Amino acid sequence: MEDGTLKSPGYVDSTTTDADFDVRHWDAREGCEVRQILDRVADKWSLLVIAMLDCESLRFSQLRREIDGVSQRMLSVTLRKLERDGLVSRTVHPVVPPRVDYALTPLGRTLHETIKALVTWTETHQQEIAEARAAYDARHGMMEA
Amino acid sequence: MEDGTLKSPGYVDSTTTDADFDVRHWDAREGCEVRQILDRVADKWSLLVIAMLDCESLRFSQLRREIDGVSQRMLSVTLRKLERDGLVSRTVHPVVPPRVDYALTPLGRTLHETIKALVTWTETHQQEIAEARAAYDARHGMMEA
DNA sequence: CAGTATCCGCTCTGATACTG
DNA sequence: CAGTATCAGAGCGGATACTG
Repeated sequence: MEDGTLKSPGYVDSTTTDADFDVRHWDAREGCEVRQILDRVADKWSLLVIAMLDCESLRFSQLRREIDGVSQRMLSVTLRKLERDGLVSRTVHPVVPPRVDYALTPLGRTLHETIKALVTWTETHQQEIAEARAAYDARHGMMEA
Repeated sequence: MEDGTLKSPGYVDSTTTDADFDVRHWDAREGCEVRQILDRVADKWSLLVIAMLDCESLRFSQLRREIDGVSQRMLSVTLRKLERDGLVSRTVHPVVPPRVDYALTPLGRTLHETIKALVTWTETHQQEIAEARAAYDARHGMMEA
């Protein structure tokens, strides 16, 4: 079930330019890691976890309580993926009642900045989107039914 | 099958502050439109379509050819969602061989800027992530199997 | 050309149960 | 407390066929 990420470890393509931003460099091609990482990073729970971990490190149950919409399984799975990607660190405290702390790594912290921008965009434009949807539904929804 | 977006058209919450960026304002709560919009916007095909439409307006078949990994169905579905959200405009030319052009709306154009940032982050850090994964797999993968 | 409708498999996800 | 294992249901996404 490995997604084959180890198949091309150091693949960079050399065409990575942030100036012209050619779309074709990150399309759906199989070898494109960017798309795959994007999926990981844009994941529903990943976004929430990274956001929660912004300022403080949290325990498993704290995260679960805070996010609350998440199931134990999904939180666990998400956390492991994030840990594997080097975005979140996992610290086990060898105490009687097991205690595990999760925190953002420096890399994870840089991602948070970017995610913030996306969320801010959404917050800023949610009103416009809601209106667009209402308008669309008014135009199309009525002729049928 | 409606996701009930019309239930709270003008909901803004008044706590929307981009300064402190309180995570709890966009968590998984049902009433939170931000999460839902985020899912739409972070969608695999949406990202590609918006990227393709950056500089020019394209026809359905052109989009399909360019993205190419996409099926006709998914492109159609994605386009309709994007149109409903007011991110993409659809122009039908009443000619003998039907011709439809898709383009980014002004709103869609602002989103592209943000998406670009996310993609740039991914491109910039894909190497680090690949290394983190390799390290993780080396640590965990070996003890079993 | 530009879609829509249908079938269907596969993944994602939640609920439940069990372990260290 | 902090997970993992298993199972079943929902939904996504693809292939195919049909329409305006």
